[in-house]
Amino acid sequence: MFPADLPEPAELEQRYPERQLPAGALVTRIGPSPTGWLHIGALYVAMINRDIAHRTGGRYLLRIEDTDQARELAGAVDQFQRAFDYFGLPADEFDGVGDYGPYKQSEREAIYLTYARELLREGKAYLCFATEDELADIRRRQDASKIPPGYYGGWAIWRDRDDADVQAKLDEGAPYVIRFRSPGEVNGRAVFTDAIRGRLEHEDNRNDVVIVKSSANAVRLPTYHFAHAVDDHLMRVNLVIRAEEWISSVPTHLQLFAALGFEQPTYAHIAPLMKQISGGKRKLSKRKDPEASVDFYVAEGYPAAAMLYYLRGLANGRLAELPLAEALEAPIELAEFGVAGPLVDLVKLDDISADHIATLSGPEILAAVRVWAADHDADLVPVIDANPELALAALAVEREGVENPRKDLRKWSDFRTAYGFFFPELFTLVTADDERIQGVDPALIRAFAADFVAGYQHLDDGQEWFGQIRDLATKHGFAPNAKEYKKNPDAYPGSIREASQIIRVALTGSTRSPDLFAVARTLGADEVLRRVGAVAG
RNA sequence: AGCGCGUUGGUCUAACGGUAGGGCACCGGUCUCUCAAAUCGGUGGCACGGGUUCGACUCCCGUACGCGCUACCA
Repeated sequence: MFPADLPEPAELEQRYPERQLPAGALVTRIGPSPTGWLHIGALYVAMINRDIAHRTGGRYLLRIEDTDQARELAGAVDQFQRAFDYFGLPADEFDGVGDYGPYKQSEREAIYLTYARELLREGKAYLCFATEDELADIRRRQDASKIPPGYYGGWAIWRDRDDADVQAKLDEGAPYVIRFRSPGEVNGRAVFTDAIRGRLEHEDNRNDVVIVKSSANAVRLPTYHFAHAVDDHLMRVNLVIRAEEWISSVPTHLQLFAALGFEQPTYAHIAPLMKQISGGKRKLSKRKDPEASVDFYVAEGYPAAAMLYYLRGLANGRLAELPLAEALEAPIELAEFGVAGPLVDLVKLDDISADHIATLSGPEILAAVRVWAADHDADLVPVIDANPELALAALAVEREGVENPRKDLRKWSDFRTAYGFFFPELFTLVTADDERIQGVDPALIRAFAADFVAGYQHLDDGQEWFGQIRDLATKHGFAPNAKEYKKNPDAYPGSIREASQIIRVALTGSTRSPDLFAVARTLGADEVLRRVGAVAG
């Protein structure tokens, strides 16, 4: 039933001794399951765990909880690594690094079996040969008579079987699971303390939960509950921060820790991240919501600092009131957690992110965009690489030397739409009948543009430069300002506003753009003439 | 169904049992060649019902609603 060379618990206790850490040091962990891409909630919990461990002089571990081999997704572990790297949240110990490994549950089979065998020896666990059909039948009968469901008491058909029955099944090679013999009573209550919520009371666990999955599997793996007890004890984790959906299983965990003779960790259950839906909110779903995946934020190009700042603000409201740099340094306090699940608000994230990017210099932004584009917009890379000076000049427009820099970049993927027009390779010339120049007769547009080209002076004073448009507008009959035009709309083809739009669309291909003079200076005289010339026809 | 967790404007959050305040969003003004920004102002909230109290967002009970757990998923 067990390998001959299985270690004894005492040997494991020796191999994974208590950590030598300063008093009050907290050892925490994140245990993502590679059954899907990393969830934004996992990133949130990872950040919290890491922050608290490091602030107290403890350790933060990354443990891959791959005990559900049927649902495992290839490549998920690598994606975890990339995601944690992107957000600057590396673990102190993880697969291959650290004295308390392996940090992959699928490689800890012997460790789990050691403790399972021990519980078996002590009569605190037993072999269960119940088939799927039998379990379904038990469930059906319980449902029918409105009895609380579960494998317990008289329903636990293998709980108190004769050794002979067990041996017979073993002899015929029937697969079995190992179940915990729960000491819980039917109407028992469990009371425990949560570091965030205080005293919690819950129906006690009475189920003889499975602790080791079917012997028919190639690798004998534990269920979450058993792995949690064994791993967190052996890895000397003393603070378990996890999502609140685990509150219901704390009684089970407490029983397991007690049966194994382990000291129980402190629990802190945090509220899950939610998503707004019409008429309410629900937990972010990995399958339905793209923004549930960390990949979404990486692909969109949200700066890591902005994400972390946003997430910290959700964890502790106080941190949302602090400036970014300060909030990133300030400690996250368990006592300050809200208990209701906050909504992930992409609009708020955008705002934070735009504010943050506005504090960056052009070269910093360009470097980040370049890194982002390499993975997510390959066509943009050669364009940037061919014109680094132009890229920097474009980013400098209304950003450098001004009091309030433009906030037109919320994420790196915005660069193409906001600044792409500066690059001739990404710009499509505009013609006079373009729908973006609305309300003005194409013939007039052509004449206006032609005049502009004919007399263009690449002046370096903003007022003087714009004076060219002003003069031309007057010459072609445009009203000097919007007010005049509004007063007497039939007398003019438009106002200075409409006239400016001709040049704006010609130069930028958009009705909205940064300051025209700055754009023109950045583009250079030749390019300005080429673009306006195209409108002239 | 049972058990648990929760509920302050649209959203994130403050407020010894004593005038419900701020951020984002939204709306409007200013600025202006457009947009963004900036700045000024505005709309909007204690889920409901009882109880305790001189006084309840706050404490207690109930109801409703939301979320979760009741797996050889985590």
